[in-house]
Amino acid sequence: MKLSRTLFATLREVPSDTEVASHALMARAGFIHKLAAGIYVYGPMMWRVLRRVEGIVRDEHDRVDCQEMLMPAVQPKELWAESGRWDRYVNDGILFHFHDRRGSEVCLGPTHEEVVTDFVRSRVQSWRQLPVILYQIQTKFRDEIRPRFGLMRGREFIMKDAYSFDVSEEAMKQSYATMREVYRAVFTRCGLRFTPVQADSGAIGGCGSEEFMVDADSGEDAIAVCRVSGYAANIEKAVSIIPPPPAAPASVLMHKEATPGARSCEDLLRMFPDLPLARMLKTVIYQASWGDRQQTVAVMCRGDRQLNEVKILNHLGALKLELADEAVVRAATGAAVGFAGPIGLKDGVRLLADASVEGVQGFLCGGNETDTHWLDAWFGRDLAQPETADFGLVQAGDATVDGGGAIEITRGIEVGHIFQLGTKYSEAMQATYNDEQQKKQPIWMGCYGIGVSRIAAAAIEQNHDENGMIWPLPIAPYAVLLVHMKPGDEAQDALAQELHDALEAQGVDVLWDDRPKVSPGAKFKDADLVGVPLRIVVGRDAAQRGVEWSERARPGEKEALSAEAARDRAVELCRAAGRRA
RNA sequence: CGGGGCGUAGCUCAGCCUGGUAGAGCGCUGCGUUCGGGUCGCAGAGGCCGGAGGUUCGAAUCCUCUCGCCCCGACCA
Repeated sequence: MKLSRTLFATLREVPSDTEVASHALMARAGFIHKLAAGIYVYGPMMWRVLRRVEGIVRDEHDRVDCQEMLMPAVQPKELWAESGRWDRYVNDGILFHFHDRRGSEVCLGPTHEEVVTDFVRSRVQSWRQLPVILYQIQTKFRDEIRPRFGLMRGREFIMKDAYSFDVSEEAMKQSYATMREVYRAVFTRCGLRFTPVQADSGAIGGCGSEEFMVDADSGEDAIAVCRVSGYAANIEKAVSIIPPPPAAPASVLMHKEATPGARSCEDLLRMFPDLPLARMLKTVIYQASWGDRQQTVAVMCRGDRQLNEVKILNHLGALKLELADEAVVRAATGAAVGFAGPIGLKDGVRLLADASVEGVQGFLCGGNETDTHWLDAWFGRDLAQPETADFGLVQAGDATVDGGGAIEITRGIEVGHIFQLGTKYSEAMQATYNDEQQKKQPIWMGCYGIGVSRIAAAAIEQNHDENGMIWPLPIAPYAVLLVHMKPGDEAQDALAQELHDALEAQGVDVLWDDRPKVSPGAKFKDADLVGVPLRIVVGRDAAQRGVEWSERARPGEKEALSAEAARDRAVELCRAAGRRA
């Protein structure tokens, strides 16, 4: 493709609404165009990348006999009522939904468990038809609370979603294991460095799930990893062995202390410098909701630890958990925010405790009275230990539960998530099969998602420098950038044309910078920005059939080659990378 | 949803406080020049200053409302 025939325009300056490298570079290079918050036009270059990613995804799925299909984006509410998810998604506010002309409510699909389950139940009757794995690559719609970072978290994005259907739990696990390998292969082929982690299942539900995290400091997710044991989990899910509680002090009667203005552990530490943080028990007030029902929940936690709201949410089986606002805190404690404690909470407030409080005695806690805390409180003496479970957030340095090693917290971009759904959807929606005994059984399901457009963004996050993107060859928009230094020069024109044709003939896609009257510096700057991995410069040695070879990933390493040698090298590298025309 | 910030040329921004009818750089067009890391010169095109209302002789500038975009998400701990 001749560059002069594309709508190629680059920006020298970083657009003001970009925050992360991938967004800034895609915008500067003209790959994307924003229409609205979290909604983008994928320009021709971007689309080539996305198609490459899709190609790899298809290839790896088809290899294990998954079957591609396409489901509608518009979905009727009735289907979602069957699974019981309509309320949750509407509640979370992420569902795009509206009424059609007849007044029926519909939504734009944020995911397709319901539709695929409906499809499968309409044709599966016998155990003989299973297992089967279906997938599609399609635009998904989620009215994210806060779209950001360009393609990283959009409201409309391209996703590959796959669904497996099996006769038993064991068979489901088999499919799940197969898909895990498919995912590893996909991300590896896309040139990404990633970490599979244990994960929370969230709104999708089911029993087990793992996420595939692309290692990047700009990632939105925190993950707990251990280099020694190999443990890796999303921080929402991670568990650890925390430092033990401090020894109990001499038993003293519990007493109230005035603590004016001391709303945080830090404030209290200043007032009681001898009291270790681990003997201050904080009590956080939350408002939990189950859709129609609401309850105020107080959760205790050791002063040197933090709470994990996902664990609390899961324990409660609630739809939503929010920190209580000031009015709710006052209603629950009778005090200003900052003085909540376990003793004397108003009726109807459910009290929970994180496992970190276990064994802590002689502690400080809020007095449920403004500017007041209790000191030297003892469980068993002054109050009963409340319902206790693991609600804690793991911290760097914690020991892993699987033995050896300490936990480290790193960041990642979630590009894939795989779930064992079990029979959650099949039971709710009566997706069954007849077994050998003619008995109806629920189908065991799994679901598997890959953020196709997010892969592209993640690839840039991982592969860029101060001058631009550095595409991994398998997903690059073009394999070769042919930099034609001086169009109009007879020798250069002839050689560039010849090289372009020869490469294309061998199945190597070439972007040919044939722009006349663009200075060499500008051509090189644009070349770096766009990040096409292989570069062949046709310039002053064209008459001798000499070109300059370089690779975007190795700036500064330039090599003088014959046109034939450069062509052969490009062909060979593309073959090695599994890149086909 | 709550809090904060910003909407002026395709992009990055100045002008706004102290109203007098719009500027720069980049980009774009033309001519010339240059030709291996954003050449240089000359000449141009391009904006109802997000929208609506109000105040005023006069509004990009002041006031109200509205829409859009960006950032943060309660430190309670």
